Amino acid sequence: MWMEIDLQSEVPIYTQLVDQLIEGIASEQLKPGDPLPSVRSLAADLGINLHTVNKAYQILKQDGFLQVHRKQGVVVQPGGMPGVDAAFRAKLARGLRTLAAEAAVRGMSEAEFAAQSAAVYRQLTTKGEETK
Amino acid sequence: MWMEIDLQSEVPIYTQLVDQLIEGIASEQLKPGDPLPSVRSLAADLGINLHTVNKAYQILKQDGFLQVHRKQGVVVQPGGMPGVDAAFRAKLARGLRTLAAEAAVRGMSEAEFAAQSAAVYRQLTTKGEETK
DNA sequence: ACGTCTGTTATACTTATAATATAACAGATA
DNA sequence: TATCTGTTATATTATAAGTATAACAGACGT
Repeated sequence: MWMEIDLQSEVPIYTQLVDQLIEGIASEQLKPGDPLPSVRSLAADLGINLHTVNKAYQILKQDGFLQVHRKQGVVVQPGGMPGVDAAFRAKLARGLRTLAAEAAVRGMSEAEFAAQSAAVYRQLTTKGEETK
Repeated sequence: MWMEIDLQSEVPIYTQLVDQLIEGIASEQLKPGDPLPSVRSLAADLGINLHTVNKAYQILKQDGFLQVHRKQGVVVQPGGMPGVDAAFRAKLARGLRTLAAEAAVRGMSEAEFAAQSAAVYRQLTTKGEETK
């Protein structure tokens, strides 16, 4: 598997899994309908517990990014990803506010901050492409 | 005091304090040299423990946003705020990546994401102004 | 000098979360 | 029948968050 976990990080393992899977979908390394490794095999690959993987899958399933077929295991949501709802707008605004505040205090301009945001977005969504 | 704490939130109280104080500096509600309430009085005002406030102050002192004079208590850093160093760039990139990934998956465009970033920054830095 | 405020440190306790360790169950597959 | 899947349950350990007291040294005003 292409995932990497930092056991020394202060951010919980299941959160790292959730973030990396969402980034995988954003970069189209994971496409709608793609199968994901079973909770047991992924846990074994990463050297962590089954339940830690399961917790990440549950969160992504709850948010509508994954589906479970009881047949071929877990699959990336095939029928359209969830859109930009009020809950996400609030989550986004809260996260951006914290980052923007420290950026402003440290002397980073609004233009720089917006440019950095765009740069990160672009780098993320063009990760799986080789030819230009 | 103008601070508000959500005891039901999943984000730690001391983190809420750190974030709000940085936002206060960014919005110029807190200016360099301004005195901050003592750990005991602020804890009493918010109905929380002395050590929780102290932990927030320690973090901000460590990062160079606050100063302690052993005289008039804690004060907003008077001699210039810390700039944009490598550590902050890494922290910013990591935070933006998580937000940008989910935004992209949910169908928000790069332009929208950048615009939202700029909007949050602007709203934050123009909070203490009334006349235009 | 005295009392009071300041930040700071130390200790102990409770609570909640993260993570692990087993175990078992029901459905699907070969 | 085996073996895989997700799911659920229970128990345990480890760590972080928050609280509760207590004490100390420096600075201040009286």
